[in-house]
Formats: sequence, structure tokens, C-alpha cells
Amino acid sequence: MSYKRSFLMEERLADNRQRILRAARALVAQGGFNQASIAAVAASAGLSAGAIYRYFPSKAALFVEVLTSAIDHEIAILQGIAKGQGSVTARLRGCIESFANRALEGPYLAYAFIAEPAEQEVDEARLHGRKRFGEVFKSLLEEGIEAGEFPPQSVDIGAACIVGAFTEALIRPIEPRAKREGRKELVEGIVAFCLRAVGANVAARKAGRSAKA
Amino acid sequence: MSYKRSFLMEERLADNRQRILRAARALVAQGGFNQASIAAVAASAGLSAGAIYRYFPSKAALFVEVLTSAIDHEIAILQGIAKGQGSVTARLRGCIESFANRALEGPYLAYAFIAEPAEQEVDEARLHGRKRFGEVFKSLLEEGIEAGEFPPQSVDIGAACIVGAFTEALIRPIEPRAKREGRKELVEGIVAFCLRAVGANVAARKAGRSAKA
Amino acid sequence: MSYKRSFLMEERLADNRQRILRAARALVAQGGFNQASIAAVAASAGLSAGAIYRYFPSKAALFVEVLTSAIDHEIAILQGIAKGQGSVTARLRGCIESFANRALEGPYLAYAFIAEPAEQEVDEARLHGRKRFGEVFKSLLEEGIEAGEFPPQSVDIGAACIVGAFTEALIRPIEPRAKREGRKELVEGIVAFCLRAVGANVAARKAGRSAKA
Amino acid sequence: MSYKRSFLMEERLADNRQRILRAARALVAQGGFNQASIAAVAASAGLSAGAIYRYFPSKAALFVEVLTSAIDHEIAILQGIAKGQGSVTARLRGCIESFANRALEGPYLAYAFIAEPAEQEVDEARLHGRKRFGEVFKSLLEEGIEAGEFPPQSVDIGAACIVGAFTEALIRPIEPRAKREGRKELVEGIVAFCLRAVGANVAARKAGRSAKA
DNA sequence: CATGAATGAGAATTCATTCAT
DNA sequence: TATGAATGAATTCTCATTCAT
Repeated sequence: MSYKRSFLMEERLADNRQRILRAARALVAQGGFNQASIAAVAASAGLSAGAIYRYFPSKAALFVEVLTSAIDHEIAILQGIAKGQGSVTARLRGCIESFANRALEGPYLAYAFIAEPAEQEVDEARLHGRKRFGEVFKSLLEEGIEAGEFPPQSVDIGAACIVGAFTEALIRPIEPRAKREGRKELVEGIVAFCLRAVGANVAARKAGRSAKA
Repeated sequence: MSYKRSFLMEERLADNRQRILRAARALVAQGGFNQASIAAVAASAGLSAGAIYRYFPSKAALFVEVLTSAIDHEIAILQGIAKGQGSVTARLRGCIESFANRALEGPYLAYAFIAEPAEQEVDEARLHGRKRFGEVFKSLLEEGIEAGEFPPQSVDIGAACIVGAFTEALIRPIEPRAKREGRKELVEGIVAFCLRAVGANVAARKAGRSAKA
Repeated sequence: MSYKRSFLMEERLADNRQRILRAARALVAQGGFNQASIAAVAASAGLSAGAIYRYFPSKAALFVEVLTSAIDHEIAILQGIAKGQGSVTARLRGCIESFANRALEGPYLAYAFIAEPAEQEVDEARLHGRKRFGEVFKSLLEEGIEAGEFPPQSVDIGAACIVGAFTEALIRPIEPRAKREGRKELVEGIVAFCLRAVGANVAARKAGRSAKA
Repeated sequence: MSYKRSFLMEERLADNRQRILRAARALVAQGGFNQASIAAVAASAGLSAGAIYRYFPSKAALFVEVLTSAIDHEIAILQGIAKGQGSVTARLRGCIESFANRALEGPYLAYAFIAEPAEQEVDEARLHGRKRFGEVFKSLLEEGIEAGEFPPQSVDIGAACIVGAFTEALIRPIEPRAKREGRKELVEGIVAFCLRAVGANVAARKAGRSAKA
């Protein structure tokens, strides 16, 4: 009943979907959800506005996917590190370093992460994403407390604070000077801040440098 | 129709301006920038839409002022505490407690503080506000290090992390459970996190409880 | 608090609302609901598309009003005749004549009356209108049967048939020749059809000519 | 890829054309012209959207044919009855009964018959269909008058009234109660209304029950 | 000949801003 | 000075139609 669908065509379709997602992600990263109109996304993806609707049923659905796919990817990486080997302190350090390094490459994720939503559905996806990020750190905190690496503390609050701390620090360094410090120093500063905050001791910090997933 | 510009009139003008600002602030607090249309602000202020433009050249300008004035007010309070008496640790604690308590009363400020802007100009105002918040903490960190209360550390990064940490923790507690903890525990949790993060020692924490502006 | 609203202004506002309604009505009459886009209505009323929304909350609301106001007006006239004096036969004749004569002036009402709706809300208004028309005739039929002027018959079915018969006959005379017959003959033909259909006897038909509201 | 145009192929082509028409008719019957998009018709026919255009030059042309073919079918049945044997009264009754019964089975025809068209061309087809329906009844009226079964009357108007009367009565019974009456009573009510309207006498009505094509 | 991705014109609706009164 | 009606550009979304494969 149907003609052969060529490999090239399959590829172009997949390409288009990816191009739309990438275009949307880039626009959100640059100017937030408000700047990312369907027309702008389409133009940036090299398609017509109507074509977007072959791939996504609504603007909200598109941006939910932009957000969740970015967060999914990030969470997977963090989980890999968090559930790896080494001391809890080392793994916590690994998570923060890893996230921070990628965020400095392209700040879009972190931006979308804190952005005020335009639509109800996107809002929910974003809250869910924050919660999932927090849970990674919450688990680490619980494990660290149980292992005696960290002192007793509120793990919910601590997890939220960690997420907020590195989000803020990464997206909008308070001083333009911060750039001068270079990425390495910035990441190290955030890691140090968070490790001190959870009460990890210095020894663990030295020993844990090489935690891997 | 051509009455002289009297004192009463000046006052009425000032009144209108304040009413507009208050109405805009309230609407942002309730539903974010999206809900705060010029028509809604005007209605809420008891004026016509056109009248807004006698006091503010554009919607963006109005919301820049909404944001800046809210932040100004907050900064003034924090500066009062930060430049008051007591140990640096106590004053840092005071700042965080003070901000956190007000944010929990009415979350609008914190909300606007991290909200994605609708317009470029508002975005800039928001960034500037974050920077100014950070500077309060940066000064405290510098003072604390000099006084030997805190270990050496990147003050820029630390300041940003503090701002991010308590912003995140206040606005969107990662677990709904967090509510159960009650406000007092939440604030204390944030304070503890930040004090540990900057390396304040426990003794200072006990001693510093009563810092006042 | 508010400047005097001039008489001229009040008038213009009312004018605009009426102009919009009239424009919408005319467009529906010409080309049906589909041809009556908001843009077309606005252009025809000499306003911008956006201005429509100052007077009507939605397209559906506008057309519901177009429909109901036309039907209300018509029903009022018919009720006046139906509840007047004279034999039931005479009043039935009066209703049909009256409706038919106005429908021949401008066929929009009858057109809208049978038109397939574009929107749920308009559909409901239209069904309600048909029902109300039918009820006028149903009452007359019941009264006529009780008075012995008409033989026993299904009044629900009869009422629907009467509405259908004169609607069809008025809107789309089957032969273009029908125009040649002239309005008087057409109206008289419809009246005769309906009177025969309900079983009114000839005597009543002669005697009842002059029924008035 | 270049197989000869075989008999099988011709048949498949005809099949596709019929499938498209059937799918379109079914969709109109279910949800009116608005629901019957080209994409929906294509999907329902098991073809692609583009394939429709191999068989029909435009959407309008497709629906013109949907309407015309449905009406053709109906007219053929009515003509069979109208040109059959028995008194004119009996044949008129037969036509109305037959149409009414089929309309009550599946109301789509009657629906399309009065439905507001989406396009000018469909509109014209619909008017033409109404006219042809009317002509069936016009012929019967002329014959009945000549035979002395009906009194002299305007046959054009009468024919239009008959079409309108049963259309209205069938599609939208004015009272929901009408359902209680049952189909038999509804059909009989419409027949009685129309026979009285054309002046058929009661005796003919009894005698003519069994007219067949 | 069939496919279905892509187009592009147009739909309703919203809203910051202007300006006659 | 204050009003609020009016504008017009922008928004999301729909769909008949075309055309490379």
C-alpha cells in the first residue's frame, strides 16, 4: 500500500524534528520562552510555521519536550555519577563539576530551568524537572549522612539550596570579572561552597577527586 | 479646567504614580508578568489605560520600576543589617533570616526576582538586582575573611551561591513535605546551609544570634 | 472621576455596536456563517478587527446575538398577532403573512434560521430559536383544535411542518419564475397551503382576513 | 513501475473513487462539512491526502459530488414511486413516507440537504438538489390537480412547502417529546399534514395506502 | 500512480499604545 | 489632565493544495 520510504527521507524527517527542538532550545536559551514564538522557531529551523505542527501538537508540547529532554539527559548523567563508586563526597563533587562544566558550555538548560513559564503545561514540566534534580542531591545527602561523611541536616532544604546555588552561580556570575577567573576556578569555587555547606570534611575532598560513574 | 498646579495636585499625581506601582506589583505577585496587562494595572489602580502613559513611558519602564523599587527596599533592609553590629557571622545570619522571612510572607518579591522577564529592559533590571543582592553578601564575605571568621574563598562565587541557594529554597521547596517543617525550620535550614558553606564556625553561630541593624 | 461623556460619543458607541450587528447580519445573509469572518465583519462595519472585541467577547457571542435578536424581534411580532383578536384561523393566517412579508424584504433571518452552525453556541441559539417559533404555531394549533376550527392532529408535528414549509418556500422559491408571480401571490400561496394543512375551513378563511394584534 | 493500464487497474481506480465518496459522505453525515477535512476523508478512505486530487480537482468538487450523488439516489427512488401506479394521493403519500423513513434511518442526507455549505460551488449544488426534489412534488401536484384529486393551487409554492415541511419536521422535531411518538406516528403526522395541505380528500387517503413503484 | 511532508494564506484573538474628546 | 475607544501588529493554530520522491 505504501511506496518505499527512502532512507534519506526517514533521515530528513528525524532531522527536522531535531532541528525544531534544537532551534527551540536555542531561542529559549537566548531570550526565554517569550522570544521563542512558533514563527521564530520555524524560521530558525528553516521550515514554515505550519510544519511545526506535523511534529508537535502544540507550542506547549514542543516546549515541554525541549525542557524534559534537556533535563532527562542531564539527570541521566548525574545519576550515573551519583550511583557510581567512591565516597559520597567525591560523588557529590563529581555531580556538581559535571553539571557545572556542561552548563558553562551552553547555559540554556540552566536558563530554562529557572525561567518563568508561559504555559501551564510547561510550568508543570519545569517543576517536575526541578524536583528530579533535587532528588539526586537529596539521595546523596541521605547517603552521606548515613555514612557519617556529612553531619545531620535537612536534606530537602540542602538539596534545594545546592540546586539553587549552582544554578545561580553558573547562569549569572555576579561580576563580569568572574569570567576572568576562568571556568576551572568557577567550578572549583562552586564545588567548594557546596561541600562546605553540606559539611563534607577536607580529607574526603582531597581523596575523592577521581570519582567516576 | 485650568486650575493652578497646587500642592494638592502634586500630591494627587504622586498618589496616582504610587497607586500604579502598587497595583502592578500586586498583579505580578499574583500571576506573574503575563497577568499584569496595562489594562489590568489601570483597572486595579482605578485609572484608565491611557493614564498609565502619563506616568510611565512604556510598559517595560513601569515594570522595571516595579522591580527596582522592590529590590531597593529589600537591599536597604539588608544593608541595615549587614552594616550593623555583631560578628560577621551573626550579621550574615541576620540578612538571610530577614530576607527569608519576608519572602515567606509574600513571595512576590522573590518571584519577580527570578521571574523570566517579558522584555529586554526588565531582564536587565532583574540582572542588576541580583548583582546588587550579591554585593551585599560579597561585602560580608570579605569582611568575614578579613576578620578571620571565614576561611579564604572566592567571594564572588560564594555571594552568588548564597543568593541562588536561598532563592531556590524559598520559592520552590523541592518537596511539598517542606511545608510540614514549618517556616522556622525552613529558615533555620537555609541559614545553617549558608553558614556552613561560608565556613562560619559553630561557636560564632550560637553567639551571633541577636545581631541587629 | 470621569469626564463628561458626550452625547455624541454615547451615540457613536451605540452606533458601532449596531453597525457591527448589522454588518454581521448582512454577511450571514449573503454567504452564511463561513463567509462572515471577524475581519469581514469589521471591514464591513468600518472598524478594525480588534475593535469587535470591545463589543463582543467572541465571534460566537456576536453571532448568537445576531441570531437571537433577529428571532426575538420576529417572535414578538408573531406573538402580538397570535394573541390578538379574531378567529384562530385568521390569526394563523396573520402570522404567516406577516412573517412571510418581512422575510421577503430581507431573507437573512430565514437563512440564518436554517443555516448549519459553525460553533456550538450558535447552534444552541439556533435550535432554541426554532423551538420558540414552533411554539407560537403549536399554541395556535391547540387553540384552534379546542375551538373546533381545526380537526384533531399532532400539534408538534404540525408546528414543525409549518415552520419548515414557509421557511423553505420563502428562502428558495423552487422556480425563478416564482419571482414573477409577485410577492402577493407567493404569500397567499403559502398561507393557503398552511391553512389547508391544518384543516381550517374555507369560511373561516374568508371571515378572518382582517385579524389584528 | 510502468504496468499497463489493465482492467484490474481500472477497477481499482473506480474503487478508490467510490471509497473517497463513501468516506466523505460518512464524515459529512457524522459531523457536517466542517469535520470532513481532506485529511480526514483520505485517512478514512485508506489513501493519502494527495491521492484525493487525482480523482477530484478540489475539495469543493468532491463535496458537490457527494451531495449530488446522494440526491440522485434519493430522486431516483422518489421518481420510481411518483411514476408508479395508484392514485396521485397514494403516490404522494408513498413519496413522503419513503423519504421520511430513510431520513430517519440515517439523517445524513437530510442533514446535507439543508446544511450550510462551506463553498460557493457546494451551495449551488445544494440549491439545485432542492429544486429537483421540488420538481418531483410539483409534477405530482400538477397530475393530481388535472385528475381532480387536488383543488387548483400554486404547484410551485406547494412543492416548496412540502419539501420544507418534511425536511424541518424530520431533522429537528420541535419538541423532544416527538421521540415518544415514535417513528410511525411522526411519519404519519407529516403525511397527514401534507395531504391536507394539498387538499387530498380523506377517501383517497384510505384507498391509496398501497401505492408502489 | 501514490505518498505525505511542506507550504502559505488565513482564521480568531490579545494587547501595548495612541489620540480625539 | 484623564478618558477609553480604536488601532494594528503579533500570537497560535488549521488546512487545502502542491510536488519531490
